[in-house]
Amino acid sequence: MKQNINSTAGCKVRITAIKDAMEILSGKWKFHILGTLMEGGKMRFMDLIREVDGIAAKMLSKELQDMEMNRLVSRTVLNTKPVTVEYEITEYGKTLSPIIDEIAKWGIAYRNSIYSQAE
Amino acid sequence: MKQNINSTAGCKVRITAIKDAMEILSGKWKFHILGTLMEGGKMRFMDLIREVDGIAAKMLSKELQDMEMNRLVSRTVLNTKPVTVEYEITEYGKTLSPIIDEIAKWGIAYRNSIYSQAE
DNA sequence: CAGGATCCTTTACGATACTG
DNA sequence: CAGTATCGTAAAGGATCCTG
Repeated sequence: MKQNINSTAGCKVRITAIKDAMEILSGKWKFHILGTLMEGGKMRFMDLIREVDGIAAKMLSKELQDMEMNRLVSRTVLNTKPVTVEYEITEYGKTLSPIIDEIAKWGIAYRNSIYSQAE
Repeated sequence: MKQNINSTAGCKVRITAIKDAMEILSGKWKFHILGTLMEGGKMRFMDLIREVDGIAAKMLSKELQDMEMNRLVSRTVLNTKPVTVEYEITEYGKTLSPIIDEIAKWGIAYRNSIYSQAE
């Protein structure tokens, strides 16, 4: 295996880390769902459908599975009448909040910069 | 226009901000290119092709145009022999570094968490 | 060198219908 | 309720060739 890690050492680690993170966080809905779960606490599937606005069941299901695999959210099945499933963000998932905060901050500033320079 | 901003006031702003930001930063290469430009300073098209690893010319071209439109990178054409084009991250583009830093940090921690819990 | 044009594959996403 | 299955569209991404 050729691993020319000579030229840009620490840089490669960074780039790889960014790739890793973005792979986990990519997609149209991840941040949206995470943000909702961070505020809503335990939520059921239908709650999320309602809160996340335009998402379809298929997408929500898939994204939740992704994030469950990555231990960002937890899934709990209660054996009630027609079964109840609760989703909740994990402690680990909460470590994403600095990222989300920064993105939100930047997004807000972006809006402002657009309006302030609208000629 | 119906603007039911009553229930979840500041939340909606946040979600919208995140949407805005992610729309601009989505795609497989944006962060990668930005990260490279932040370290490399002025770079030519070919430099980027080499540094950004697996990217194809078409993708690089498209992503750079996107980011130029959003004023994240600048494009300068020097009238040399076969033309030279220099790309550089703008001051505005540099405001993304907190995001990128957080993502990189998280990505690194993610790797560590995987190895430390590999049973 | 810096890219546009073209063609093609793959993935993401979405609407609808159906099941335990 | 909490999904899965199926189908179809659109966008993303990639390989190759071509041009000023």
